[in-house]
Amino acid sequence: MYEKKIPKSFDCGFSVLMEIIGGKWKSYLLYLIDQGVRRPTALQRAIPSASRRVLDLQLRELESHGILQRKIYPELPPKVEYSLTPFGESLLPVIASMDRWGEKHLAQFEQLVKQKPVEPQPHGG
Amino acid sequence: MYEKKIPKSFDCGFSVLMEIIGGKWKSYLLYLIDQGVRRPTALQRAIPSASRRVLDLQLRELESHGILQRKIYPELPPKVEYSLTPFGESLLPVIASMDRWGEKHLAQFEQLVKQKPVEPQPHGG
DNA sequence: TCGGATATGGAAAAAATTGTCCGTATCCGA
DNA sequence: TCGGATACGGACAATTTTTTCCATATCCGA
Repeated sequence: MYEKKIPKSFDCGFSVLMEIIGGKWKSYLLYLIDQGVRRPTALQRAIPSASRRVLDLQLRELESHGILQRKIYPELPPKVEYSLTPFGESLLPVIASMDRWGEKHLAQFEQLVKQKPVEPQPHGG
Repeated sequence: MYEKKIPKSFDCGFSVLMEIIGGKWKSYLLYLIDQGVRRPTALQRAIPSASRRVLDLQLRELESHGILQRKIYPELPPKVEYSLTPFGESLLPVIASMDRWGEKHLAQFEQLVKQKPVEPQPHGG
């Protein structure tokens, strides 16, 4: 893994949450796992635009953060299933509320982004 | 500014929210502005560990996303004040709920992170 | 033996974000 | 004129995140 040069400090709750779900695909992974898509390959097929590597890395991070549990079945070919821990499940309402806000304001946001970004104000008349 | 090579798509509400508050200091800036710290220099003094440059950039992004309003006073030396738009204010409850979750689970998270990350499972009989 | 399924890792490139350093401009006071 | 306050921008470096590419291992079936 990549080793950070600047240590992280979690001085507020927000930074803790962002450390946990900040990765590009993490919230989507949690959503899919909650929907029953549990195996790495299935998750990769469900998110084809993400690289296999990052999905693995982010799943492992979620595991190391106590959000997911990883269960290995001693079969061949190997079988692995991820599931949400109770800690992970406590996260779902927060993610849902984030998602709801975004859904609700999506149209407004897209409109704003489409516009010319800045209309200059008169400056020091 | 840096020009993105891969265009972003906002396929879910979550990604919209993350586009808006994903920057390293954005939520903190919103918090401080809501608390009445409105001027760029004051915000920089309030977040000494962030560089002046990034704070400016993120304030401008928040403005271009319709979250903040920037008001220029035609004085010298120049005076600028940021304030939350109604759109920005609608964001506060979401950020607060994110922060609450983090506060609530901070201790548990720190414990998990302190531990050795992985205890290997037996693998294939 | 070869290619498919499974799961995963290392190394390095690419992309994105954040930080550093220097420069602009204006007025005030020493 | 010089340094301070204000606010801001460009160019580039440093850091972090994500992607790409190549590799391992095992069993099954052709």
